[in-house]
Amino acid sequence: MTKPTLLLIDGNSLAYRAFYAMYKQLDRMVTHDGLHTNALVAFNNFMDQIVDPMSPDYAVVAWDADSGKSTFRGELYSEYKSGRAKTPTELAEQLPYMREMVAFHGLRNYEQHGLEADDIIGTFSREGEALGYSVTIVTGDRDLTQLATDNITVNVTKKGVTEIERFTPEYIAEKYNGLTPQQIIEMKALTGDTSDNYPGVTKIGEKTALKLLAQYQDLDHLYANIDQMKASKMKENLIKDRDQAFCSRKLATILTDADMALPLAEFEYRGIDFDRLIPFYETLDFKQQLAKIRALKKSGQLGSEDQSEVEDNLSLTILQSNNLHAVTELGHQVALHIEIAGDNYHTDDMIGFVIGDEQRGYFASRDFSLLQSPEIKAIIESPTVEKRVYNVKAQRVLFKRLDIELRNATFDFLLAAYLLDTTDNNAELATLAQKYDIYLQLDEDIYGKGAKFSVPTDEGRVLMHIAHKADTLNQLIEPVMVQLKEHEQLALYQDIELPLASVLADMEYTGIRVDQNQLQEMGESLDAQIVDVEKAIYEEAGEEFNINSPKQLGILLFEKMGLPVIKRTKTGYSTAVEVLEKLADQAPIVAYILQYRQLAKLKSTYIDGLLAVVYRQDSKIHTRYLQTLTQTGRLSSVDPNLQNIPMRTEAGRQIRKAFVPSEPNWQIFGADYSQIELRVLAHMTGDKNLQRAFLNDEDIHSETARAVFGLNDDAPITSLQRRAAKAVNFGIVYGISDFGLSNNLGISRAEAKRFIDTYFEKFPQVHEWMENAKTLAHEQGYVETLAKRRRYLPDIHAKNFNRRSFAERTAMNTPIQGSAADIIKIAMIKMNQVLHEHHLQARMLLQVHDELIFEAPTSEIPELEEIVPQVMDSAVALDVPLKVESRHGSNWYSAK
DNA sequence: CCTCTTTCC
DNA sequence: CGATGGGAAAGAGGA
Repeated sequence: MTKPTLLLIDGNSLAYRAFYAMYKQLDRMVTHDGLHTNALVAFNNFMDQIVDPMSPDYAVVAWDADSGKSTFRGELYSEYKSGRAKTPTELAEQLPYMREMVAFHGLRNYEQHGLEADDIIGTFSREGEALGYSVTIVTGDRDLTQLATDNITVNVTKKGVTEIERFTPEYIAEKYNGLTPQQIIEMKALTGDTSDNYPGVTKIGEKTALKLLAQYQDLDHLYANIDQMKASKMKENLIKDRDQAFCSRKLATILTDADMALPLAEFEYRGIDFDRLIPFYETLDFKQQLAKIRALKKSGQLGSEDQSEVEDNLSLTILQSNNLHAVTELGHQVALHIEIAGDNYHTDDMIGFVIGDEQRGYFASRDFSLLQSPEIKAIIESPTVEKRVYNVKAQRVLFKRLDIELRNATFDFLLAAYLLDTTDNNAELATLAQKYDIYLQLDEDIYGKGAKFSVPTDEGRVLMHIAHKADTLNQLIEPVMVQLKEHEQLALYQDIELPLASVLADMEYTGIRVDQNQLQEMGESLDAQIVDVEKAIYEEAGEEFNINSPKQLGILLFEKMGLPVIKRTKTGYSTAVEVLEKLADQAPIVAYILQYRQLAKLKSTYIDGLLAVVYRQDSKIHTRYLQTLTQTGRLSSVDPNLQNIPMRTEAGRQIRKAFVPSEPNWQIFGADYSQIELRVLAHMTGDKNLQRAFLNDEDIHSETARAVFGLNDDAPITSLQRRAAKAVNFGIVYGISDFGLSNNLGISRAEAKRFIDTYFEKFPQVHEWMENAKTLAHEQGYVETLAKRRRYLPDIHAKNFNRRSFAERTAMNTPIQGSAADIIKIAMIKMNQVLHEHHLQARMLLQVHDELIFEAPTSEIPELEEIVPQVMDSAVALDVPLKVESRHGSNWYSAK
């Protein structure tokens, strides 16, 4: 029979710890009513992680009844705890809620006039020990370690409130040179306590005190034998401060025999009271906690008495996996999900799958051979049964891996959520579903994360988890579709993003072949060059150092070599290219460093990086396009990023030679939009001058140069003027500032401002549109693209100039960049259809924002040169033409 | 995990 | 007064 357990918590001390543990978040953690919650959140974590799992038999949270003044210590020593800073108001306002929290977690609060929390704990701990309990004390104050015995453990919080140091008598002896818990008091008497403001003995700190106590055990023996102590400054101090020491000892002694108003028996631990805790969490805006509770309830992990409190008490029907017939009974709308172990659906293991609907239940299994049964396969491949999924692109690839084609997926919660609000993108289902008041457990709660990821041995738990996911999808479709309709985004969703997801899945699954030998050879050549440059750098530097470390490099260049500091970063000197280029003529090492940087980048990111992700079975790279990440509607590409393969420098561009067709006698074919963003700008602004330039197929940078520099139609344009005009055009698209442009062109701000003013004079509707974009963002809180893609800009209202300015530039740039993204997405969907209709073998492989890359039989190249630009420039009808250029060759290098 | 740097459109 | 161009991914170093 185990001993009953008693938990004693030092409320005041933990409240302080909690407050300062989350002090940085103070301003962010405020409820809708303006109550700070940082300490409450930390305190609740403590309850969650320490108290609830411990589930003691008795528990008390002790609080100071009033300041130390009214206790015996205040009477004994008038300065006791004086000079202590007042409790910050932000903490004080949280204390009453903390007591409620304690109560709702099933613990009793206790305070008593004339006693500090320490004394309450001291007395109860002895009382508990006498009753044969196993006592656990939790505090942030080391003084309480004096209470430790074989039956009383004192836990002192380390950093935060959930990490703890356990003080047992053995641990104290080990840590403090053989000290007993009782001697902690003697130590405090000698050293004093600055926070409680009592003195101890002059010049005696922990080390000296430990030495003295090892010799004399306590104050009484010390002073009894002080005459034999050989003369020293310390001895003088001990004699001088004798009264102080004894007084401090009384102050440091925690009462263990105070008269308590209530006996321990009154403090039975009652467990969490969900009826009161849930509304309490609601008033505190504890969304995560509420989500957790609901998830636990749903998965039936709380006791049955708790279950009744669940408003949406859901019991999922899990169909037996040996009953395939049940699947055929499912309706014409089913939720479908394959669960995988990780992010990379091309390579990661599949954990289980589920298919089902709300009426008939969910068929979940870990046996993937069942998916090959005609019953299930027919549903997935059916063009009439509607499938509801989370991340249709991933699901489509997963089914492809199983040789099954996912058809007619009409609802993708991930895509829909992204269109509704780009800011909470790419989150997992559980997180996104919370917005709709649907709560399920995070994957992390089931599988753990990082190195600890593992599939639970309890198969039922896994199947229940994935069944909940499917059920969530069935519940979400209605409210989500309503919102899309309200946003007028049904067309964007149904005609662009949803079909695009399948196109992307096919591109990713097809992959692009890379010539590994070629990469290998380039790598060896790079290595040789790197070694040479390294040598040159060390020679110039006169020492060896880590060139890859901006910190070490900065010290060398700007301290040891004394080069002028051009720019600083938050943490030190900037060594970025633009800085090094300005320094290049001052020391030969600088040029070497620039060269080293380029070579090192090519080697690590592009040679080693790409080789590491070549899929062994087919010698191809299968990137993943993130369709729900960017704030503008562009795609991004990961594992690896195939949207930043070098192009600008010849050495880097060589990398593209390793991207080759996957079939003999095929070629790489590429097509890109020419100046799509400026054309979109001309269309959206309606600016007649800008539109005319494109309608006449003029060189846009030259036209801008004419406008900005006031040149005649036939006047010659210098390359410098054209370069400046190009920078202006870029600046316009990005939301220009005279500062940015002056930096970019190395001209004065005044001059840059003249360029911009002149530009806006010549293209007045561009100016008008820019101003209007900012106004719109201000009034409605968001901006839109041509296809009604939406981006919210909360910072447009910011008081902070920087944040507001960013939001304003974003308001101007997002409609342009985002509309260009809309256009190429539409083109990609049409492209897939057209390639199919023309019975071409050509395959679309990559998208790089304004460019599409294909592989095709050489014989199809002439037809592609016709079809591809035609499909791309007719993707949408703008007031200006879209222009497409194409190239082809035996690899990506020669197709550009 | 964050900072710095480089790569792309 | 003074901040000051849009959107991304990845590797290396260092806390």
